[in-house]
Amino acid sequence: MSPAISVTVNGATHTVAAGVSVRQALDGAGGRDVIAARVNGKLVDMSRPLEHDATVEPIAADSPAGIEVIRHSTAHLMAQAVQSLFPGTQVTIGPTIEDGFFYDFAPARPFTVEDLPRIEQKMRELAKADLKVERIEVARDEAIETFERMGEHYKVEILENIPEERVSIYKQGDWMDLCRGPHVPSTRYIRAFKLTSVAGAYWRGDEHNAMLSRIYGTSFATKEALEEHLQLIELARTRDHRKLGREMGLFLFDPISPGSPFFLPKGAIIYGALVDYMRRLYRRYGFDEVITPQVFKNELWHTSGHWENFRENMFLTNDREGEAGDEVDAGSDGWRKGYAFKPMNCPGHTFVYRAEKRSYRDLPLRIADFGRLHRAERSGALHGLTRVRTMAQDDAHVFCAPEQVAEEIDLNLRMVRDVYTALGFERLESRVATMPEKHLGTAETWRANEAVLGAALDRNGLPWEENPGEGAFYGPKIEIYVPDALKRKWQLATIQLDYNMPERFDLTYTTSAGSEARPVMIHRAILGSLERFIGVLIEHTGGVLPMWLAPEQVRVLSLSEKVEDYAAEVAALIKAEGWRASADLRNEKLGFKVREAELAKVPFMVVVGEREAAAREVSLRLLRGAKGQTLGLAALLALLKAEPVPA
RNA sequence: GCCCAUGUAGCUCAGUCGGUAGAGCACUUCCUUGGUAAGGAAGAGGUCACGGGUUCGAAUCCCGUCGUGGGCUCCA
Repeated sequence: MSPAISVTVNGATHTVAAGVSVRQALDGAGGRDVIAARVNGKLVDMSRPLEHDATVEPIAADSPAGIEVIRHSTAHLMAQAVQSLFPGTQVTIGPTIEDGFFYDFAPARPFTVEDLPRIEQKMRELAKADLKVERIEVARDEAIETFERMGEHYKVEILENIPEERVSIYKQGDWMDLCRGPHVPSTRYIRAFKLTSVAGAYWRGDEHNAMLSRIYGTSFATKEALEEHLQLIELARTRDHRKLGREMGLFLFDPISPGSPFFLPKGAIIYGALVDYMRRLYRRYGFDEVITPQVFKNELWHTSGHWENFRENMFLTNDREGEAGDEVDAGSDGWRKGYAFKPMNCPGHTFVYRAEKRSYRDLPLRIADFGRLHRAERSGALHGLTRVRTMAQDDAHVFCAPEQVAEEIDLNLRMVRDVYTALGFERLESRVATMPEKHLGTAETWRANEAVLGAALDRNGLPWEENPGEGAFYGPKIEIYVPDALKRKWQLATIQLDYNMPERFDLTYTTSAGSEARPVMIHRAILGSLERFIGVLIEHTGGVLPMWLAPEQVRVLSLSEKVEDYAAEVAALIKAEGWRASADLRNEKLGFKVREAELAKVPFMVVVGEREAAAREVSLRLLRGAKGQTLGLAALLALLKAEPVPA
């Protein structure tokens, strides 16, 4: 006779015998689609026996926690299918991720997309077989022996790094995997899944390790939810900035300079409008813009630490094969060698600082620069405008006294707020990136500075997480992230604290007491890189940009050749008021011209026919909005003028 | 850089078993003067990414290079 324990389910407490399973304890509470439970706050399987008093919460298949469990179980199901179809394949890890799961395998040959339908088919069979999913607890040593015998060397390596003495193994049919769980009670609960892609991935994410074969997939509680998700992805594809950029004639890429956008006239307008906007903010916030060189002698990069820490990302000038380009002598062309394109503006800005003997009265000194940067990004990293080899940031460096740091960070966080609110980004995520492996300075200084950045985010009411080891080599960073159409998150704004660069360039200022002191450098960008920002902005807006950023703000559409003169006159009038306007006088039907203007995402379409010409009026059509409103020319100009522009 | 996929007209894509290229849109010209997302006709446009190889013959098969896409890694 087992001792009795009390179990609380949905607020009601019952007494049951110790050792009853979670399923029995729940006794049907929460409906038929319960796949796991939370016992005293911990997720467990339905079959787990209860030994002590507990509060048991049912987890429904379609709850967030339930979907996680299903995805994890789907990853297992996939691994089972893969190992049955491709004997000799080793399993490694298979976690859930946002929107799905993946599993990394060590197969005899890498998987290709052609393998996916077969694997999916096998998975459906296994799901239909309704295999019971069993949890078995074993001693770690025993588990190591078992997986060793099975030839699962990666699992053995994982086990060897697990501190616990006892581990859990999940079994379904004749297949098993080391796993913390929990899982669905049986494979039949896995009913709406799809394998989406294959990819290479390094074991433990380290490129020195073996390349594994990763299969991505997703899984939902119901077929409807899966369908909805797949449709959302399709929709997101239509907002891809690379597609829209081509359709809207904003920019192009050419193999002649990989990863380097050509901004076409329309794209350059967006670019310029953003720069103009930042310049207005600079005047308000007390930044001074400078223009600095593009290439510098390597000496600069040695002093700054870039040579040691960033050289692999730099374009070096060197016309001789196989040389590092570090020597500034050698031959008649020697003067040309030993330079590098700047990947950052900061070292150059120390020379602006040093232009004068500085005193505390000069601080904070805020130096802004839209200079073009070049970074030798690895070929596989390139991605449209969001990952490029040449870019300009709305970059600035604040040189300040140590006691001014908090105030200056606050000022820049306020700018971040201003800009992102003005541009309609409401959901920002913040992180503090901490000391990387390659770094300058001591760990103590790093920790102190990381704390300063965290405190600043707290002060400004921005929730944040730590991003371990991701700081710049010279100091920790505040990173602001914004998601793109496919929910990939891109780092845009950044605020970085740097005590190293001033040291290395021996920057000083005279204090009020007359002594010499070392200034602190704050590196920061609000938009980040203009290129990436424009990419994310296009996806965020689906190409429908606010009036002040629209490359073409107004297009006058003539109905027929009879009103050509009037249409041209209206367009000229609008242009004279300073708007970016054009007239479509082509010999085409109105419907055709409207369609083209819609595709070009022109916010204001001004239609003129014989009726309008006679009355000296226009018929207005707004992008994706109202149409057919007739108004006089003065009223039209007033309406345009009322369009919002950020301060 | 690594894994997988991929590269045919400006764009989106067909092209069977290897027999030296096709469509739609865009472009040019003509007809049409049309009222809010595609009017009609004709024409022009391609060293099938590049370099090798196999073959009587390669857009097609093989190898390499470059680019692109999805990931890994890296980062604004």
